[in-house]
Amino acid sequence: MHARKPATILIVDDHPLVRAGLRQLVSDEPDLEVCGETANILDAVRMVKETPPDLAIVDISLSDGSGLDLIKRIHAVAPGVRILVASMYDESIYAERAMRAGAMGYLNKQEVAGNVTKALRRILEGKLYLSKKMTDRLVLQGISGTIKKSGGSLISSLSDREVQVFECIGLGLSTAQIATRLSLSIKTIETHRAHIKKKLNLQSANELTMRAVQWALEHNNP
Amino acid sequence: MHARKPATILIVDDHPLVRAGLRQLVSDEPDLEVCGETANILDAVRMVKETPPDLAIVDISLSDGSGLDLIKRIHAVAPGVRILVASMYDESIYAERAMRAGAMGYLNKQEVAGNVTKALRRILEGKLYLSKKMTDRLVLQGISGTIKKSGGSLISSLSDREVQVFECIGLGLSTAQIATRLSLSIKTIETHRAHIKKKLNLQSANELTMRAVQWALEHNNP
DNA sequence: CACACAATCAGGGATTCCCTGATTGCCTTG
DNA sequence: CAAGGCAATCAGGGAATCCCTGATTGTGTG
Repeated sequence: MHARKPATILIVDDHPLVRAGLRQLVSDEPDLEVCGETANILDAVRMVKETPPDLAIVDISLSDGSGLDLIKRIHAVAPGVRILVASMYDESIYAERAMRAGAMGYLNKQEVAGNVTKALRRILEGKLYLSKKMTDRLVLQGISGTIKKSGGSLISSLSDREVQVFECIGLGLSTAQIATRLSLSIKTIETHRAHIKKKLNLQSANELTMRAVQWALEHNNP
Repeated sequence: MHARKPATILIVDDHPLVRAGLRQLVSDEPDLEVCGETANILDAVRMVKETPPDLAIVDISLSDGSGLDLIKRIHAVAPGVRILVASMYDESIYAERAMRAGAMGYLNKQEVAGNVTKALRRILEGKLYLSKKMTDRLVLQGISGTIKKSGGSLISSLSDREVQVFECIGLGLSTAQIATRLSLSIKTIETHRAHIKKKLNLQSANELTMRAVQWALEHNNP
């Protein structure tokens, strides 16, 4: 129809091999073009400021700091730049925070073969890109509809007692130990655990422990 | 034209993007040739058996945690195949185990730009490839002869299998899930858990899970 | 005043934890 | 080479837990 210019894409990833792979995948598409790449968060912000790309692919686990910071800063200096987060880690850990920070998609590097271009095109069209599992998890909590409005996390949906139990789990305490510490029945703690699992969309006791430990580490690191 | 055929290289990595990057870097060199690539450990063993490459690049952190296992199996079915380990983790964790399992080099994906071909050529010449830091450390410990018990952290006192189980615990997997993933009996996983607890001086299953999650987080956020 | 929800607790089957074993095979040491 | 250590595999069995379906009592809220 018309000679459209290709969409410009900036790659931010501290793995040279991953950058090379992304570059090749993108440059294979005639309607997509890599306009720059870097492993450095400062360079990334500078490049976005000088010549804003249509989209930025950001590794959430940059070595020199938090990828989340970069997402927020890109979103601040150039709100028009759409952001796709790439991570080699399980999305359940970072996806929610990435979306809150302003990303429009989360891509797991493990399951990426043909999905990169798919994700890029969806986001360039203004849609979100998430795995089905993650979509279910986030949409159930109304994240996608109220990203701006709700500043809290899933944790904030827990009741006071549930947060208290959650913290104890994060400290490595057993159900019986928590019951003793809070002067409650083991059965009560079990019920609280079940409610927490439900609210956080967790599947098993191990997943609950994992999340609690992660959360505890984040909140005890000044 | 050329009197020599290019050296054949097999790529085993579960990150499609990393595979693409490696493939491009290798195919840029006229004396190197990618003869196959896979993310699957079973495929990898089969491919090595059918048409042994000159060298195999193996990701030590395959999704099911079987990177070390793969090295051992390649070394068993085709001792002539030289192995270069690629990892996104700090080499101090895995390098020693990898070398003992039969690898001839250890490459950190973070600092990889021009080093890939350098490492490949060194190994194809029959030499070892390690970073200077790692070379010093391994030589000091006497890797060539008999490796004594390393006086490092408690983690390093774990056996290969125990580290594998420890990683799975850190991912939030249940005992049964780990047994399935590693194709072992639940009872075996329970024994490994008990040994890990003993070696790390842990008191309960919760403490074990907590430590494993912490360790996993530390080593997944380099 | 209903109605939702937090907070407390129970019963019971499935699962895991944790102890004491065992076997096989490899490596080192005397 | 024989003996011992250790890694890796698995079992039995009782205690503890997980996880499901319930229940009761308050406390707000429309």
